Amino acid sequence: MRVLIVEDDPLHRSYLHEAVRAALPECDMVVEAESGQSGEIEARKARVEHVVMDLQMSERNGIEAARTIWRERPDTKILFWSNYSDEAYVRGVSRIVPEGATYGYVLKSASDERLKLALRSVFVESQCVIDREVRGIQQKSLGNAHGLTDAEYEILVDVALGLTDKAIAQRKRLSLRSVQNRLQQLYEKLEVYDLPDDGMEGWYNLRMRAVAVALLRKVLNSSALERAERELHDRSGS
Amino acid sequence: MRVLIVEDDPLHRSYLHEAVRAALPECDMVVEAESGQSGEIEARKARVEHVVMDLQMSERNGIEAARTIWRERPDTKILFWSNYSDEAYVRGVSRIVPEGATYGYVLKSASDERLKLALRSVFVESQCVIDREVRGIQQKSLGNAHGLTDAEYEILVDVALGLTDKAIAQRKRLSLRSVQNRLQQLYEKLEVYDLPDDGMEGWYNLRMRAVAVALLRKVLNSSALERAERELHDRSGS
DNA sequence: GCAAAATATGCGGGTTTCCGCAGGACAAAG
DNA sequence: CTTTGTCCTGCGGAAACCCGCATATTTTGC
Repeated sequence: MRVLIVEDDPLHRSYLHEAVRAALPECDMVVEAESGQSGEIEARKARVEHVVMDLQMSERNGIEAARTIWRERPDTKILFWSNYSDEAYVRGVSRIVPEGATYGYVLKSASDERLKLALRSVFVESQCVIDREVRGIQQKSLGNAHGLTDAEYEILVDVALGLTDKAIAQRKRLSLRSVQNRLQQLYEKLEVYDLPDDGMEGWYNLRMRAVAVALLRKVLNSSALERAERELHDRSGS
Repeated sequence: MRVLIVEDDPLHRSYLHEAVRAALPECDMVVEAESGQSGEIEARKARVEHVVMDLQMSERNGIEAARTIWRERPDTKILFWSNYSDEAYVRGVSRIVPEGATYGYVLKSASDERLKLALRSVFVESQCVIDREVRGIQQKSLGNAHGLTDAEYEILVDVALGLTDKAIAQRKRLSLRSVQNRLQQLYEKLEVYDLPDDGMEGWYNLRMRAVAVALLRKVLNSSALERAERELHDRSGS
């Protein structure tokens, strides 16, 4: 078995190396990469089918790397190992996981034991392992108490990029009014409507406030924004 | 000499502990805290005057912790040890450092050597040590090529929180038009004006786009936003 | 297959942004 | 004292946003 570790922090990388060695005695080769970029290259070169991947690396982040790896070999087993459980990351991951692929999502705050268990489960047993806390986020984001639909999320991202209603309508092949409808749903779900106290009305620019709330609640994060920005420029050129 | 380490990642924490022991043989006591919250308490309890502080911790971030520590003992020497050199962090730090205080700013990507040198310089020699890269950000943000004035930055934050022009005017004791003036300056400095190609005009909602650009350029980040949000709620209650 | 619910579109208007133009306040330089 | 530069302010209008109301179109559930 060959395992690829993609992680930019040297400390965490060597810790992972250790953990892989300890949890997977049948593993006869461990490759390390320190960025998403080089991770993709190493994966291609060494033909690994087991990857431990950090999200949020400075160069090219884990989600993008995972997507290209999966595009080339959809049967690759990937264990995501991340600091946070931002809804933006969780959503980003589940957006790219191919049909039937096996993967895992473990937080860095988890114990050694949990990490090793996850390594064995995902790589040997081909079983999906999602950290309890991450699972919670997933549930909440789907079971729509405050959870956003995919459609709503898309609009949110476009708004956050700074596009006008008209531009969004054009990009998404919708009428202007439909876009504004979706926006209103967003405003409700994000509870953007003013402060409860006082006669503070009209204090918020709803469009901007919605994005601010999404950022504060980690529904959006800057890495998701960066991805969207790149995508926007690519598409506008094509 | 007593040293307090405030860092939420266990791996980094023990690495720091090691580095402190190695670099400062005269240090006879090392205290660890795993959040800004507990960092403040430990600092008070152990009366340390030397702190190594991580920025961006989940609970209460390093900047806030540093501020309260400095408020109680302005002669405390603090070495900030951070992953990134976002302008938002740099600005946040220089905003809170008291007159004449000694501090340092080292990136986690720096070598062992650099870290140890910084520890000795700041804690023993009482000399400020700012990482080269961070220094660069500082320069750029002050020497205003694209750098924002403090006034502009304030407006930017308020806009990013989702306040309307009117609300900002009231908060800042300015007329509506003045706020809009400052906004226009922002738009220019952030180069928000549309894509160069095509007849793409009116594609951007300037107000939103400005914030998006600021986020992408790390002039703003979510931690700065959180701080501002808390502040907003505090002030509105008083 | 049909009713109900969700989603998409058009219209119209009130409000907010965005910004050019023009004038005042105040400080620094000539 | 005048000039120049910077900052604040008011006015007015075009464009964009927010959103209630009414009408298709599609999806869903039974």
